[in-house]
Amino acid sequence: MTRLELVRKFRQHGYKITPQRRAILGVIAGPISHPTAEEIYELVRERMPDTSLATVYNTLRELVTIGEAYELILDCGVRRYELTGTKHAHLVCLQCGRIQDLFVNWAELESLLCPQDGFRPVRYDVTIYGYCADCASPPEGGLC
Amino acid sequence: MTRLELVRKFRQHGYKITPQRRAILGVIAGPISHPTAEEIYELVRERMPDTSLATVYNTLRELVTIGEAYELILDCGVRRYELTGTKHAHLVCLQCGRIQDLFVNWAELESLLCPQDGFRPVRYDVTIYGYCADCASPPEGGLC
DNA sequence: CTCACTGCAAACTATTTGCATCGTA
DNA sequence: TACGATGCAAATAGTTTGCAGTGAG
Repeated sequence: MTRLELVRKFRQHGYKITPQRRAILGVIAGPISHPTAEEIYELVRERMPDTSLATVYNTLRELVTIGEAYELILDCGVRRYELTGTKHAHLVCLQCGRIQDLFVNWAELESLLCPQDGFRPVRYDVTIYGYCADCASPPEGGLC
Repeated sequence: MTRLELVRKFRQHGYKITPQRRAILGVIAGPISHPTAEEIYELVRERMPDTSLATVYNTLRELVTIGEAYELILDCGVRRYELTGTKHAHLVCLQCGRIQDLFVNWAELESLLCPQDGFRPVRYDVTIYGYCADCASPPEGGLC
C-alpha cells in the first residue's frame, strides 16, 4: 500500500487530506516497519516540523478505524502500528526489541485454532516472543 | 495451582508471606479468570480492606517474575493476569470483553509457526478476537 | 465560506516509585 | 531484631481531549 493509495482511502472515507496527514501516511507507507507513534512523530517532523503528536495519534486512530492499520500491543505494553495487508505472525526479539513478520500457512493455522462453541472469529493475533538470530543467546537485561 | 502451592513457590523464591500477599494469591488462584489488577484489588479488599493497589501490582509483578503468571495485554490495552499452566490460546469477545481459553494441539501449532531464520522462540501468544456465542452478531458499541 | 483539522497545553488513566512505618522470619 | 513488605501519595508515561485559530474542499 503506497502513500497515494492511503490518501485515496482517506478521501473515500470522507476525511480531508492535510499536509500533516500526507506526511504521516508517507511515513507509515515507508520503509520503517512497525513504528511507534513517537517514531512516526519524529520522522514526520523531519519534513513537517509543525506537526503535533496529537495529530499523529488522531491519524493513527483513523487509520485503524477505517481498517487500514493494526495497532499491535506488545508484552511490554508498547504500541506499534502496521498497515493491514497479508496475514502474518510476529516474531518479537526479547533482547533487541526488533519485530519481524512471519508468513505462515494461515488457512491451516485458522483450521487448527477453530473454536467449537459458537465463537465467531474476526481477527487472529499470533505473536512469538524469543531471541532473533543476532541476539541468539539471552544475555541479561532485555528490551521488553 | 492452589493458593497454598503459590505461597510455597513464593517462599521458595525468598519472598516473605504477608496477609496481603496471601489474600492476593488466594484471589488469582480462585474462580475468577483473567482478572485485571483492579479486579483483584477489589476482591482482595473485601477480605483485607487495608490492602493497597500498589501491593497488588507488586505481587503480580513478582508472580510474573517467578514465572507463575502471565500478563496478557489485549487489543484495547487492558492488562489481565492468569496463572501459568497448560498452554492455550485466548478467545476475546469484542462485544462483552469476556475471555475464554481455547485448548489446541500446541505441538502442531508450534511446528506450523516454526521460524526459519535462526529465531529462537520462547513464548507463543495466540489470541483470537471475535464474537462469543452470547454476542453472536456484532451490535454497535463494543467493549474493546 | 464552512466546518473538519490543527497545535498547544491541560487532563486522564494505569502503573510505578519514594519514604516512613510495620511485621515476618 | 533486621530488613523486606506495606500504605499512602506523589511521580511518571503514554494517550486523549478542549479550545480557539487555520485551511482544505
